[in-house]
Amino acid sequence: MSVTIKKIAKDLDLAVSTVSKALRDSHEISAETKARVFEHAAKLDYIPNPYASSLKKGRSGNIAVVLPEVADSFFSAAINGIDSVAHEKGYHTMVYLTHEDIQREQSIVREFRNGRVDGVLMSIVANNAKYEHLRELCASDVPLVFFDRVCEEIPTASVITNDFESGYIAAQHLIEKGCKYIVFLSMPGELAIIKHRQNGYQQALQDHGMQPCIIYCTDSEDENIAILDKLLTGENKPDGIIGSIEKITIPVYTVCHSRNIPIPSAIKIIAFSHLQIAALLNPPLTTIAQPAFEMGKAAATILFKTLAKKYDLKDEKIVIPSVLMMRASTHTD
Amino acid sequence: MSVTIKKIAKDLDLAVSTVSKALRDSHEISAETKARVFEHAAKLDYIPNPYASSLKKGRSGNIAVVLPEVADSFFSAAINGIDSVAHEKGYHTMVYLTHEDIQREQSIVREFRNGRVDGVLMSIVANNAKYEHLRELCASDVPLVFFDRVCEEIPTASVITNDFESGYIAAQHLIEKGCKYIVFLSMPGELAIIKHRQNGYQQALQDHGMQPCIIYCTDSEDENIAILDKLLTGENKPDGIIGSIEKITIPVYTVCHSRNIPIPSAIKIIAFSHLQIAALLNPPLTTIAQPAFEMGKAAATILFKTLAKKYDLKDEKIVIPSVLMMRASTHTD
DNA sequence: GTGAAAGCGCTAACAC
DNA sequence: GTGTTAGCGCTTTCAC
Repeated sequence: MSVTIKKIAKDLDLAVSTVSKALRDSHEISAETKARVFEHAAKLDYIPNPYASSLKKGRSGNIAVVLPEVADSFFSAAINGIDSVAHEKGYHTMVYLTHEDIQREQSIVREFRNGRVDGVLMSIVANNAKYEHLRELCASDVPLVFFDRVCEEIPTASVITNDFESGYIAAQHLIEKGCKYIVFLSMPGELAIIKHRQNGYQQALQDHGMQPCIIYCTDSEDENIAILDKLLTGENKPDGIIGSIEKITIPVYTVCHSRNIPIPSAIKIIAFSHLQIAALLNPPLTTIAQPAFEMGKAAATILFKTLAKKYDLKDEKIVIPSVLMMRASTHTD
Repeated sequence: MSVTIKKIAKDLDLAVSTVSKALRDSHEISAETKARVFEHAAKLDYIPNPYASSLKKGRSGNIAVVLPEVADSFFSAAINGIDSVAHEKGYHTMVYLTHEDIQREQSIVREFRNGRVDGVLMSIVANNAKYEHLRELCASDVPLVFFDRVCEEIPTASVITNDFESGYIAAQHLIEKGCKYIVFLSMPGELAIIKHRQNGYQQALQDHGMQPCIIYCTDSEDENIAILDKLLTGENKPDGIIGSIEKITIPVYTVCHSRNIPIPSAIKIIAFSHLQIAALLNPPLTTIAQPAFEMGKAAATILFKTLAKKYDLKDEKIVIPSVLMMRASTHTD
C-alpha cells in the first residue's frame, strides 16, 4: 500500500498524532518538527487518504451533480460552471445521469444519504411528480441546490432563469414579426421550466387576442419528426413555432428541410437553446439562450456557502435572465 | 448522525459482525437472523457508509474521468458511454476538467494516487510533452485507460479511433471532389490524434502528387477567425479545408459567411466532429464523426475488467473506426 | 511540544 | 451460527 502518516511517524521517530498535527500546520507543533515532517512527507510523496479523514470528520470533500442528460449542451456548460467553483474550493465533482428516468433518479439520490457526497446540485427529471426521495435527502441534512429544473415542492435553494418572461418574449417576438398562428412545442409532464415558458407564451398570445396552441412532443426523435411532419403539412399550418427545449430543434429543421418549407418566409422558428452553433444553421436559428455556465456557477457557489457555514437554503432563489439571440429564422432584412 | 450497523446490532441484540455478514448475505448466518436484519435495516432505511467500507477494503467504488473540456460534444457523448458502464457495475463517476492546462492535469492526477478513485479514464491535454505524473500514477498501481487522446509513452490500455486513416479518407474525399489546394487546420503541440490525422492527410496528398499545407490554429476563437480570414481572402486561396478538431468548425463557417465565400463551390469543407447538428448547418457540414459514446463505453469496459481481475493493460489497444458523413459542404448534386 | 489512546463505520480473522 | 477483536488511515481529546 501507499505511504501513510504511520510510516512518516515511524521514520522520524514521532507519534502519528504529532505528524498529523504537523501536516495540518498546527500551532502546537514546533517549527523544527514541522519542517522535518514536511520535508520527509515531500520526499516520500505522501498523499493523504481522503476517505480516512472523511470518515473521521464526517465530510467526503465530494459533491454530486445530478443531470437528466449530458449530451445537451446546456448541461455541459453547467458542469463547467460547477467545476470552476468546486475545483477552486478543493472539492471533487461526481456526475450522475438520470436519463430522465425517475427510478434511476430515486436510486441515485438515495445513496447520497450516507456520506458519499457533502452536497447535491440537481436538475430533476421531466415528466414526474414524485419527490419523496428529495424530501428524504433534505431530511438527512445533505444540502440540496436545484438549478434549471427545480422541484418547487421542496423548500431549498434554486438557481433558475426567467422562464415565464422568456416564453412571453419568444411569443412576442414572433407576433412582432407578423406571425398569426403560433404553436408552442411542449413536453408532457410536470416540468416547471416548460410550464413557465408555456404560461409566458399563453399570456403573450392572450395579451394580443390570439389563440394559443400547444403540441406535445415525446422523447423519441422519430416520433417528433412524425408529429411535426403532420403539423407542418396538414390543413391548419402554423406560421410560427416555439421550441420549448433544445432537442426539439433538430426535428423541426429536419421536417422544414425535407418538406421544402422555407424559413422564415413560410414559418418562423425560435427555440430555447444554448447551442452556439445555432448561428450557423440553415437558416441561423433565433434562440432564447440560457446562461448555463453562470447558473451552474451560481448553484455551486450557494452550495459551498452552506457547506462552509450552514444556513437556511430555502430563501435562496436566484434568477439569471436568458437572452434573446435574434437570427434569420425569425427575421428577414 | 445516520443509522449504522452498530445501531441495527444494538436494536436486535446481535453483534456488529453478525449484522455485517447478514447484510452481505453470508452463508454462515442463519436464514432467520438474516430475515430479521434485513427487515430492520429496511425499516430504519439503513444505507451503508461507502467510505468506511472503502477504507477497510481498499477500494472506493469511484472512477475518475479526466477530460480537457466538456463543452465539446465529443466529451459529453463519451461521459454518457462511460456512465452507462459505470452505473451498471455499481461504480460512481468523478469528472475532472483540465481545460487543456497541464499543471491542472498534474495536480488532479496526483491526487488519484491515494484511494479517492479505483481507476482513471483519461483524455490528455494538448500541447504538452510532460507525462511524469502519468508514469507515477501507473507506478502507484491505479489502473489507467486512455481514450481518444492518448499518451503513447505510457504503456497502458487505450481506446482510440483510426485517426491516420480518417485523415487520409478526409483528404481523399476532397481530392475526389476536385480540390487542388487542400489546407489542413492543425493545432500546435504534441497531440497524437491530430498528428495522426495530419499524417494521414499528408500521405493522401503525397499519393496524389499534391503539396500539403498545414495551418496552425490557436485556442482563441478570435485569433482563429483572424487566421482564417487572412487565409481565405489572401493571394493563394485553398479550395478545400480539413478541420482537425471540432471547435475549428465555427470560425471556418463564420469567415466564409462574412466574406461571402460560397461553400462548396468556392471551397469545400470537412471537419472532424461529432456534432449531430452538423446536418443542419448552412450548408450541411461533411464530417468525420468519432464514435464517442462507443469509445467511452469501451474504455470503461476495459477499466472494469482490470478492476474485477487484474491483468496487464498494456496490450489492450482498441481502435473504433470513425465514420465519414458526407454532406453538402463537400458535395454538390 | 509531543504522545497515547479512542474512535469514525465497516470488514474479516479467529474464537466459541 | 454468532460474538470478539483488531484494524483500515486519520483526527482529536487528553495526558504528560
